[in-house]
Amino acid sequence: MTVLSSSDQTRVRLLEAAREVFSQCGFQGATVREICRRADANVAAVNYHFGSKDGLLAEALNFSALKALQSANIAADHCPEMRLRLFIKSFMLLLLDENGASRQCQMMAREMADPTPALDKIVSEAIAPLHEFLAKLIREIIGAGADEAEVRRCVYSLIGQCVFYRNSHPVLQRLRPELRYDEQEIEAIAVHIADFTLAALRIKKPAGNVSVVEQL
Amino acid sequence: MTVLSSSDQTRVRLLEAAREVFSQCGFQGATVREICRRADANVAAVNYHFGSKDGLLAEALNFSALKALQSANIAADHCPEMRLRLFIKSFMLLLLDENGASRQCQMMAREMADPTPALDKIVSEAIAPLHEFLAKLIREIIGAGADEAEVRRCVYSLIGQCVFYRNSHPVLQRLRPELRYDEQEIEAIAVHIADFTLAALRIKKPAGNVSVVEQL
DNA sequence: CAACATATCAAACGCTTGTTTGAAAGTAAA
DNA sequence: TTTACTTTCAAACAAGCGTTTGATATGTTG
Repeated sequence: MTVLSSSDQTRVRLLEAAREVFSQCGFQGATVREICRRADANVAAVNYHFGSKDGLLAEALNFSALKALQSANIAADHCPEMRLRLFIKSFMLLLLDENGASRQCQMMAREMADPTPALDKIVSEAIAPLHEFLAKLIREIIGAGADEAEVRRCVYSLIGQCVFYRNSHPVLQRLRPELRYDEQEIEAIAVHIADFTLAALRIKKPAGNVSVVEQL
Repeated sequence: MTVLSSSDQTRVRLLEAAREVFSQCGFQGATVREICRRADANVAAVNYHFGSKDGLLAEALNFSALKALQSANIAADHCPEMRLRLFIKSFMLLLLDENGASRQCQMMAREMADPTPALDKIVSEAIAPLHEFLAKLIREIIGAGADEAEVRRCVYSLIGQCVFYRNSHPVLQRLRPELRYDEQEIEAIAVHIADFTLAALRIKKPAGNVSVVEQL
């Protein structure tokens, strides 16, 4: 068992607080003072431990949850359609879980709209692999002969549907104040996106015909 | 012919510059000084003419283009499916046109991610009507008996696909540096989203069966 | 213990932000 | 021209930002 030194304790508290504030307010909106307040640390602590606000963001970013999701999905012994369903379900849980054990995806979703100094790292280390993973999965569904641009746009259609619920949360909250992202709601959303996407992908298959079995 | 007084000239220059900067940088990122610089006006001009930065945003917002799009669509003498195609095409033009005669939609797209004091107005005057318009159109396509929650999620799927290209532009630019939103690209995107969405909607029809004719 | 490196802290720094001020310039009617 | 009102402007203001500083604790090592 490794023991945390006093400085390490402050570090992890800062990182945790940073993920909280960054995911809620975005990089611009978040202030070093607010992060330090939640971490019960002095204002100077951020620059002492991470050099700068940028450095804190870079270290706060962590794509392990997203990568684990993909690894588990590849390892799963299911047909491509079912693997797409599983991906969407777990991806939406990462994006919408309000208890937020994993705020990393929410931070990423924020970065997408407002570029920050860390966007390059996010794109190359997390988003690009994610897109490739989905492109491969979609290609398994619609057939290997599919046009590259078409596959890419299908990936965009899928991701667009998913991140919409996170990016437009302030809007949706105003449209339907009773909205809560509990487990049932997230499940229902995931099922809808999966049904919607699979139906759209089905007619992209080269043959273009739909078996009755697949529709059930 | 109405003549603009000197003060009116400054007003319109400020509004134009504000739409430019707000749509590019967001409300938080935009600075009064930058807006005034582009409008060739003094820093104090914003507060003199609009009271505050918030007031400038409120007056800069203008939903006429979005409303005109919906009116024209309702008036068009086409089947629901074709009207959906037309909507997507013109909506994507509003969202992606880089020459940006109409930056209003781009401003709205920005507000969705980062709530500002003006979001309530945007939601009630522009977004809510847009969602209702789309819900009605989708109901015409999949049949009146459709579940309300299901229709709503279809609307989200459609809008999510559309705004993705705008909200994630910084990311897509890094993934594919050669990307340009010229007229051909926008047309191709619109066709994809329409095909994708109509295919997904088709299996939501009560009967659940797909005629061969519709697939062509 | 003494000596050293590490970590914390209150305070301040330099800068940018939105906003205000009071004087100057412009405009229009009497 | 005089008067009254509107619009512009340079300058400053107060507040918030990320960051730095130098002193003070804290912990570790010889």
